[in-house]
Amino acid sequence: MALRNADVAAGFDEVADLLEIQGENPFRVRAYRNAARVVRDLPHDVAEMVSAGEDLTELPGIGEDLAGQIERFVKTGESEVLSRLRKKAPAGITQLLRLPSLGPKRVRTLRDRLHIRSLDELGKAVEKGRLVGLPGFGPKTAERIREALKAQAPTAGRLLLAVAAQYARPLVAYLAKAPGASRAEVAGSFRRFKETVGDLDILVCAPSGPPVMDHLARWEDVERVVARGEPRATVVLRSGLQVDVRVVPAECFGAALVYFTGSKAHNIEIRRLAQEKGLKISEYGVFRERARGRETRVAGETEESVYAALALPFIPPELRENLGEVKAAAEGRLPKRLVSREDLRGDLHCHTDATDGRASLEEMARGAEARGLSYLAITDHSPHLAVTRGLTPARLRAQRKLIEKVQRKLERTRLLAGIEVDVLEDGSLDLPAAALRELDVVVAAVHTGLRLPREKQTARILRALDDPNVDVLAHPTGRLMPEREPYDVDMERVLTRAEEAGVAVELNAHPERMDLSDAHCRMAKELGVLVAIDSDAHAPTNFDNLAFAAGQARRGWLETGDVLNTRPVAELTKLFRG
DNA sequence: GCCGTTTTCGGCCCGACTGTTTTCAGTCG
Repeated sequence: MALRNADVAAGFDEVADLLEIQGENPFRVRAYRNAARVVRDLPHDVAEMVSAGEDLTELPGIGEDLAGQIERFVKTGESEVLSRLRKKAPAGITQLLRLPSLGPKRVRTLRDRLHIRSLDELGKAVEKGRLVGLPGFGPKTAERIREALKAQAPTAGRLLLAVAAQYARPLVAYLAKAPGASRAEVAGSFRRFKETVGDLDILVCAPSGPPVMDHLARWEDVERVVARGEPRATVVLRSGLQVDVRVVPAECFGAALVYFTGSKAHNIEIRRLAQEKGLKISEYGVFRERARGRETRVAGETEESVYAALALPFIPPELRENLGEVKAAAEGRLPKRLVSREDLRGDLHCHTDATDGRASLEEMARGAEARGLSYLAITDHSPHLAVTRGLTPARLRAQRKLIEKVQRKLERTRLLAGIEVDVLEDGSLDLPAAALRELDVVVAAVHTGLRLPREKQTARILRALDDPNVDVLAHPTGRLMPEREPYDVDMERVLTRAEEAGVAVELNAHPERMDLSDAHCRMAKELGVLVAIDSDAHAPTNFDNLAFAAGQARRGWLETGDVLNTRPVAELTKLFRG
């Protein structure tokens, strides 16, 4: 059983945790953390890269030593560094780091003074009041730990982007009206359109902090204030979502926006670049060192000015992951025009109440028209998905009549007749070819047999791609966040075959799916596969999710030309026929 | 542990807040 990228990443993260608790060189710790991140975000299987003999030292932050470690890790299933560290450290001690106020130093104190090795033992020690009086532990710290242990993370997970947006938008609108505020922006992973966000980072432009913080504390959703200073505060909303608010004056706003948008890895990279140029970047601006410790400010009012000070063009937030964007910017190789929601002319995947949708065909069509979509494919389920009352060929023909009838009532949106046809376990399709040939669009999807072994799952999907009637492969990895992992499939082979067969792959905008991932979008682009950004709407409001999917596509470096449904409908039907 | 048209050794991003201090360490982002 092959080791996955996530396994390797988790191993290196644990190495970093254990080294940190030991008090190792922090830069060595950082090297392992960086390696974990790089491997986790890799679009290819690192195990396959190893067996193909690829040079892992090409990866950023991976040198001779780590490349060798990765190689042995995936071949033997074991990291010798990790095994060695685990022998010295009790299992479970890294769990302690997840608690607030506990970092490596205090965890070490707990281990050395009280021989605490697990959350359980920590809990007992806290209840007996044994923490207070240890160096670095006072009553407040002990109490915070006690509360965190009691709460044990019912809401500690990350929120889906679309869910976080429901909390972020009203709050940011409210903060923009704080006394003295001229604008407010959500930064952080939310602004980078990450598929999930852990907390909200909100930046408010105002001359003075305290009036804004008073205003914040009065927001109806605020449950408690965790920390509060002049320019910075942290609150927890009733939903459990943590919100960090930072107030900055106008001349710093750009620098603060860069800093608060992150990612952390991107910030470290641009600060390193700044150092090379004799500059220093902080959330207050870009500074040039002068004699006798004095410094002059050279940029900061806008994000553009910060990047310009580094001789870089503006880097869109969605690209700021330190996955090559800084180098690409320096060399003028950034994507010219990343795709946006406004570029999407149509949608090729939605459902109606004929199967599991919650709205009629006419309501769906009007919903699409109201949102400016110039075409919409009606793609209900096929018979195999019995729970949805999937369409038989006869019902499919009847739906065709209904489409023609509704079409006559529409002014600006062209309806396409389609189907989301099930890919059966042997890779054949759930409807006869004759029925599929009559349709404008055939979207193929796996809904059952999710646990097939990798080889069978891959072969099954490849066979479906070879069917000449298939136009789009829907939600290609089948994941549902947070509970269902993607099925085990070789995406590189799937995407390669999709390119050969002229089939587009879907980026499904359902908030729990967001399937393709950003890394797979980038892989699709490299392999020359068109991506269809589809809503999979089951109700008219679901069309609004397209904006989040467009954000994910930008994270995958996709430009307008890389996306199938940026094309006008005439061009599209030509592509399908061909 | 990584990395290099100023370096193969000596650096490695930067600042705020809290709680613990009695001038600052640890944590966090």
